[in-house]
Amino acid sequence: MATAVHFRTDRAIELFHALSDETRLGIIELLRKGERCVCELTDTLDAAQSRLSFHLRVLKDAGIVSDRKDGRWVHYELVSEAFEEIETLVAGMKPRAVRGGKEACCA
Amino acid sequence: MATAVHFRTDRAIELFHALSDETRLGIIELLRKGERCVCELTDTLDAAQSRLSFHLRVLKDAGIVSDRKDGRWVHYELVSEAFEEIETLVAGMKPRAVRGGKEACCA
DNA sequence: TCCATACATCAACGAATCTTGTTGGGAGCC
DNA sequence: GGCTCCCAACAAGATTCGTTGATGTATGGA
Repeated sequence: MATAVHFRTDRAIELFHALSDETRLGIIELLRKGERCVCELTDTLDAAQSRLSFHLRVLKDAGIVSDRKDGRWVHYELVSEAFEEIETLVAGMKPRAVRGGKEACCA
Repeated sequence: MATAVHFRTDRAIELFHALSDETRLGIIELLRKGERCVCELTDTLDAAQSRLSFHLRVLKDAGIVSDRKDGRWVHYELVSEAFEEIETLVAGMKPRAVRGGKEACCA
């Protein structure tokens, strides 16, 4: 039904938007090696702390990363379920094998 | 090497950005049923023609759709290779199974 | 030839996004 | 308590994005 489709659309937009930024892809690439704190991300990516904080929030809101507080440090980590969700979304967008969907107009 | 990584990053940004819009996802959803002309997309999506043209160009530039001219009509179609590319990209972003990537800082 | 259709492109505007600098809160150390 | 460090959140400016309306370019029919 339409609502279900729209829910998935909103979710897809959120996820794909979160992935469509160089800084955020850099964060993900770093986190693939395991949990990291913000200070190491700023060092490695050579980005201002407030900038990193902004992008980490986008990723967190999308459910792509999770954070864990430890003393005065905050560690971020990838959420593998999110990537499975993305893969499912992409798989559902692929063209159907069916050839020759009828020319419904302009014929 | 670094250049290869950056090439992939730019490409990933282009693809994910193309997918992070409601109108464009609507176009993709429609094209899953097969080739369609612009006029049918405008009717079905209830969008202005110039708006559709704009979004179709984004999708085409990203290599997600291809166009075919036929008289005065232009038919658009999904490019399945693009979706395979996206799946490969996402697969390469997933967290590695390796647990305990060493705490490089803040320990 | 003239006109209508199908689509692309352009310019301009508003809205959303990203960056930078600053402020503030919580946690540890003295 | 006072100080420093790590980080989130806010405000303001710059940039990018999407929409709209107008114009341009083929194509085909009368």
